[in-house]
Amino acid sequence: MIFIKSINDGGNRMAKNITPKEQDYSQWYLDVIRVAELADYAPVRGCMVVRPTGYSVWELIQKHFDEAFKETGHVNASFPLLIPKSFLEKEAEHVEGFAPECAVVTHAGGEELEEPLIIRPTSETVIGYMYSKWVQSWRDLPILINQWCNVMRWEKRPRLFLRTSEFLWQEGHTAHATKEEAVEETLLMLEVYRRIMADELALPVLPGEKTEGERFPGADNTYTCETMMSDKKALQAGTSHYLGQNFAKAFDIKFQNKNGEMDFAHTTSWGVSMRLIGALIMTHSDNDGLVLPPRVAPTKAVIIPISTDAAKFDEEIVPKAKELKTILNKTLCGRFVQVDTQQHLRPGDRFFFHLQRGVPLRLELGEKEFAVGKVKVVRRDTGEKMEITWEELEKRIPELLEEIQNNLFDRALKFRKENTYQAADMAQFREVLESKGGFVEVFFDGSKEDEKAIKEATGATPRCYPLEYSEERGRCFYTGKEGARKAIFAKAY
RNA sequence: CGGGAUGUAGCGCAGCCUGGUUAGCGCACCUGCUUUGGGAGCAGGGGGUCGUCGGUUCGAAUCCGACUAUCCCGACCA
Repeated sequence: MIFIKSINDGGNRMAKNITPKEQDYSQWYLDVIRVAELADYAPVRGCMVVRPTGYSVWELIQKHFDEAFKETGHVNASFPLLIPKSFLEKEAEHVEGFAPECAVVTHAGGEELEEPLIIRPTSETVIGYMYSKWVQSWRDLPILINQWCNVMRWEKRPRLFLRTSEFLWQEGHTAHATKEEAVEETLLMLEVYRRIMADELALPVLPGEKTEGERFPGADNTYTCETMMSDKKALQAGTSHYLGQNFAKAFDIKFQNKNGEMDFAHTTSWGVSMRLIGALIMTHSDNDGLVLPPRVAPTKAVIIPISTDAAKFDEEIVPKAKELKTILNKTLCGRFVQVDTQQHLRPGDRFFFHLQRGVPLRLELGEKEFAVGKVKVVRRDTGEKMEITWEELEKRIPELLEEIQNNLFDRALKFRKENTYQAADMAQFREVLESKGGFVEVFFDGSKEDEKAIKEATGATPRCYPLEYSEERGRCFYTGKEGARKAIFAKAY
């Protein structure tokens, strides 16, 4: 008789508290969030509670972006949660875009308010109002401000991390003297996003320009970082907008230029949100639970002391584990290594516990290893096991974390490439989408109405005109017009 | 907001059709013992106003209505 090991788990049993991806992707996503204790539902529809583990991931994400914002000359500030309703109405497209999803405060202090207040869905308007007070001369520009805050958009169909009514994000708002400078800022921040997502979150994103139909309400141009989830659907991971003079005109942000003439400022805004946590989950995780890239993992390695002998456990193995933890934490510059001393749980229970929570490395320190001065190290991403001496740990652990980080990125990039196809006309386009899914590269020169028609016919939307193809031109797959730019279409979250 | 489904212990479910003692099961949890290298075994135990409100009835988890929440498919979005 031949025993065949399960194909996808190296012979190990699969988690029984998680629905396999292949069976029900949405349920799998929710199961991962539940078992990894990232978030929970709040009593108010569409709102979520971010649990400590999820929030720790968010803090690391924040840290990476915040540093990059500061490196590029931005400073943080805080603007109010409540915005006068009239502010939102000053920019025609903006109000049209956001009005349907705004929550409005009508009563306060036991009385009806004279003017209803909007709970910010985004802060272009209040910030524009403030900028108009702060800007008189070209010398006052540029203004480069970011804020980390919560916003509220009353969503019809909420989904944890991806689309909740309240979410945490970051919104950068800048004002510049010239269009060139503002466009440069828009693209600079897009590149910052791409870099952080790639280097820190191991998300291979496709930076590009949004089509007219996908543009931010009130923007002249919107840029995006699009990324592919492991179900081949696209997720917009971050956006950067060139707002032209639209908000400057609506809020009277004007200044005297070098020639003594009055001019309106050019503004930008850019944001990434907690949705990135959803992106991390759907890009890297597997049927056993969460998989986190080391650079955004609150716990990068866990040391598991093992012994059947309680005295030995307490007196020899745990102290050694704590010693290794201290050394490694020093090496990793943070509190990234933990010791799991739950002796009442058997080793297997503890392995599984950390496996499900996405800890990148597991270090087993049992009597066997203790005797020879080694630990057994197991990678979360590949399941690979190795033995490392205590002396080598300080060097090898950071290396391994780096390898895992790179492997996750490479794996995701490979997946995206393998699931990206080309189509020359509508027939091919449909055929590819229906038989394969994923991203479809096409030349596209259609209108907003064409985008809508394509969506109705196929469910796919234009994700962006990737910057890397900005020079390429061809025949539009939909209208047949020549000179169309290369775009990516996909079904999206 | 349209279409569909579901709310019974932390999680997953049975019971409902055909109302009737103290509402069950698996996992998780607590105590004890035995265990311990990819989800342990035995024994004992705790935990539920059966989503909410109202109706029908002598009696409702069960029948009826409204509301609410969650999930799936659409339209909308970071």
